[in-house]
Amino acid sequence: MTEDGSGREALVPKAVVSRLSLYLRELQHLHRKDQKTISSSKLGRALGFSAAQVRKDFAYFGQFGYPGIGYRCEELIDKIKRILGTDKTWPVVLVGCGNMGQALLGYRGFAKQGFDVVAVVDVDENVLGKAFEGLVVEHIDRLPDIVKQHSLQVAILAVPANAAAAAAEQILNSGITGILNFAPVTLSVPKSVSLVEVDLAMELEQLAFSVFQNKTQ
Amino acid sequence: MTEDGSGREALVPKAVVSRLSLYLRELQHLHRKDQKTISSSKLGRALGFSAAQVRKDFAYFGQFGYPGIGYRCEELIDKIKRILGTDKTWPVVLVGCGNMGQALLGYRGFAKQGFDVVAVVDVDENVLGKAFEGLVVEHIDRLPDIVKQHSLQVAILAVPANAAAAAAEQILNSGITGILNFAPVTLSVPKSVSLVEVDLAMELEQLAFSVFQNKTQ
DNA sequence: GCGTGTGAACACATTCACAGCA
DNA sequence: TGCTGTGAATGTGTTCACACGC
Repeated sequence: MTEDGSGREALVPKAVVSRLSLYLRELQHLHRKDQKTISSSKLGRALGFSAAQVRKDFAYFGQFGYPGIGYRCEELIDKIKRILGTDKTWPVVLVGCGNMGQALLGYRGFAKQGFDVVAVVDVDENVLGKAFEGLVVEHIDRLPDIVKQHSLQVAILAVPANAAAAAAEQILNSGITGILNFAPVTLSVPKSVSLVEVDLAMELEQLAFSVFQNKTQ
Repeated sequence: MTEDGSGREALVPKAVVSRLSLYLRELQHLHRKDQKTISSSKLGRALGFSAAQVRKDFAYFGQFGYPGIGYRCEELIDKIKRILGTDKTWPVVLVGCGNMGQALLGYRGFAKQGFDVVAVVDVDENVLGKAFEGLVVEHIDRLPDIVKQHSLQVAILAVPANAAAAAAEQILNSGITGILNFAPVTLSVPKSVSLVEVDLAMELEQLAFSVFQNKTQ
């Protein structure tokens, strides 16, 4: 990681960070197939980026490659994980245990990338006290305790739209500093709290537009 | 919609299209609260964009606003829907009826934004023939028939990573022209096919990075 | 006055092209 | 020769600032 001498990280374009996740996914795929090294041009081709883009992206963080050889997969995986902060496991709390929440609980992909759901909260009598994937659903009022107990920083919000604002309020009050929001509403959070939004209907809209546009050239 | 006289749509930046979905969501929210008009500055503030950004975004598609007044919510909703192509309902097929697939089936938000899941396919004996949310799971080999029958253009791919490539292949062969991919693998599709990727683990990585960075200023 | 639409200025991101190293 | 790292050039997206209409 590069420091600029002022004691703070050089700021990294958001676009670079999202590509970092894609590189990581692809590199892990290559590593499983026992590939030792990869060039920027091949990695770029696999993901649909230019070779220059790949090299520039990594250059934000230092010198990762070997001229004439390329990048060593395993080494690069470690470096990207360290940059993203996922070289250590992140404990997370799931807020909302309906349809979407239960599906997320069953999704094994989180664990593989270094995230561990350690608690589930809700307000619905129908799920409170029940166990899903080995976790007993607790009341959302217990959130501050849970956050302290596990030193949590991140919550996944998966409640219906009409419950989202209230749930978000409780999350913010519990000391959480990052929210992954699946509810289709715009949350307003202080600048000190990070927010990533995933709206499934919006993604479909984007796709519809793209299909639509493709059809009319 | 603007035509540039050459018979093809002026091309719209991807960033604009994704904000269009956000505007739509916010405008529908305002409309439900019976608000008739909104200014670019207020709409921008609600979503975290500048007023100029909002106006420029709409300007790509024509003149939507009224000087001194702002934009009429209901009218703007209709126009955005027409641009996105969601003024008519899109029938879609769900490929994969495991954890994630079942959650998506139960998610009511799709219908609200103009998407209707009309068929579900899988390969797993354990779900084939069973009904979820009123839909009987059919074998993926029936995809070409199903696509023809419903004139489908869009598929939602929600299978495990190791099954994704094969399923994608079958989707492409069925005549589908748009895929919403939830599997954490990079799919390669011809240019004529639109692709939107949603990788939940990647979203958490983005959040982790942001939290991480926020903490160290 | 308020608020849109838009050219011009600016900031940011991507690609080019090449020096330098294995 | 093959491939990285990087300044320079290009391209794209965002903000500014103001003319015009209500």
